[in-house]
Amino acid sequence: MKTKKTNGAVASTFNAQAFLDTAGVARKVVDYRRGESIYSQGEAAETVMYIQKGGVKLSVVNGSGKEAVVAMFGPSDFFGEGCMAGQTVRMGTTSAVTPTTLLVIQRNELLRVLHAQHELSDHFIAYMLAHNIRVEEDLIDQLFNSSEKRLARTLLLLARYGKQDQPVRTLPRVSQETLASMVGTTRSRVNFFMNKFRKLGFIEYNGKIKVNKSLLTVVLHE
Amino acid sequence: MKTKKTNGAVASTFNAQAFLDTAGVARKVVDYRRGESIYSQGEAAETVMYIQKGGVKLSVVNGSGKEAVVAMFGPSDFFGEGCMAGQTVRMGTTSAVTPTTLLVIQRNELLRVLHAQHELSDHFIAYMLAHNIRVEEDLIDQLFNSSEKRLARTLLLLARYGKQDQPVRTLPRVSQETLASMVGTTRSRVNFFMNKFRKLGFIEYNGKIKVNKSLLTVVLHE
DNA sequence: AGGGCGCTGTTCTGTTTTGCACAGTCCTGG
DNA sequence: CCAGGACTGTGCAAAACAGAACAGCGCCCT
Repeated sequence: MKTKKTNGAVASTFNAQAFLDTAGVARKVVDYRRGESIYSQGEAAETVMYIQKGGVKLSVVNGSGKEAVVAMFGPSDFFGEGCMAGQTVRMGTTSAVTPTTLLVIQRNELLRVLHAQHELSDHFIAYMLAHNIRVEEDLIDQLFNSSEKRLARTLLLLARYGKQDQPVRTLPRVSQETLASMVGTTRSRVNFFMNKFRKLGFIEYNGKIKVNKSLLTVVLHE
Repeated sequence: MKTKKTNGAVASTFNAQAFLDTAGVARKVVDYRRGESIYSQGEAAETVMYIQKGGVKLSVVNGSGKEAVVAMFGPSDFFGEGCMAGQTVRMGTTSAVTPTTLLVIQRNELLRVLHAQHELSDHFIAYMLAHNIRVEEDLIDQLFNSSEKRLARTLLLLARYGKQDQPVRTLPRVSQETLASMVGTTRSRVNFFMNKFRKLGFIEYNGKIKVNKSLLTVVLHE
């Protein structure tokens, strides 16, 4: 992990970052390699992270050692914000899924700036609300749908991480094991449905995954 | 539904309300009877609700008519805040589970006040973060646990709505059907486990439900 | 080249869950 | 008082699922 104190080294493309710059917030820019851990379940929680570029996965491990991927984050997402609501330790583990650059902001700093900077405050609130909605959708998905539909939905969501607005998108490399822990099922189930989707032409799949959005969407509606 | 324009008619016990009062926010106080609908899935979304007293359940209905209870809210909770994040229609249906008094705040009003009133802003952010955490826990619960454990957890959470800090708490009246849609399973499943819990002495149950917290907690840890 | 390693494809077994059906109970309103 | 409605207790067949096992395959490493 490479770390550098920053004071303007970063050319801003995202709003939040511009605000953080102008407000003179004490913060660090940190780079992570693919697969590198950012923080771990149980560690002290004192910072909030903002993604400049890359991708991050948030996972939780239960008593029996099973892992669940609770969320994936991309550029201009915040994460680790639980410490702003009184959580003193990390509730999950985060790691980079691609090379990733983060802004690391001290909890207290962020609290201070949220008062001083209405625009950042708005941005932050808007982000939290949107994230909320997203998690609620995930919950509803779990409550309603079978693992087949949940896998289809997960693939479609992952496709957003891909490149352009083409009907067929290529996904970042994900193992069936990881997919299983995102969907909340077992690998054999994921394998079964992946092959089914392939046979039906909903995805191409030889290692890299390509998704035909319009076809796969059909699965969601029975 | 009884509605009255208010300007100080309400003696404040909750922080947020005091702030809303002092800030002179345009808002209404509205009372609902048990079971009464507050808003419905698909309606225009322009207001945020703040609960003075009572209890509210948020549910979603999918294409096939199945219902899922996504959240329950109590005094000093906000809900309907999706409209602050650009949602123009309600994503679910809310209704009162007990006689309930709400503060109804226009989206634009709240936006304005969040700038003017740091304390309300803090309160709102803190609430959203806490709610976020709660929904994330629900999601994790779904990803990890069997319906038996989820039912146990749901009963324990409902017990918070009850009276004191006694080890045995009485729950507000809930049908097995409702429990099923909170847990994300079928009524026959709920019935099965309720009887099992009763046989094991984890709950008393003749119509009203009483929960023995310490015993039921055991279920969560295998 | 050969061995380990991580991943996939596939199969099997036992369990969990659904979906449905029907009878019994309790309450409520006419 | 009775009928209807809402809820519970129960049983059962079919579907979905977990969990483990094992073979094959590509890749990297030394």
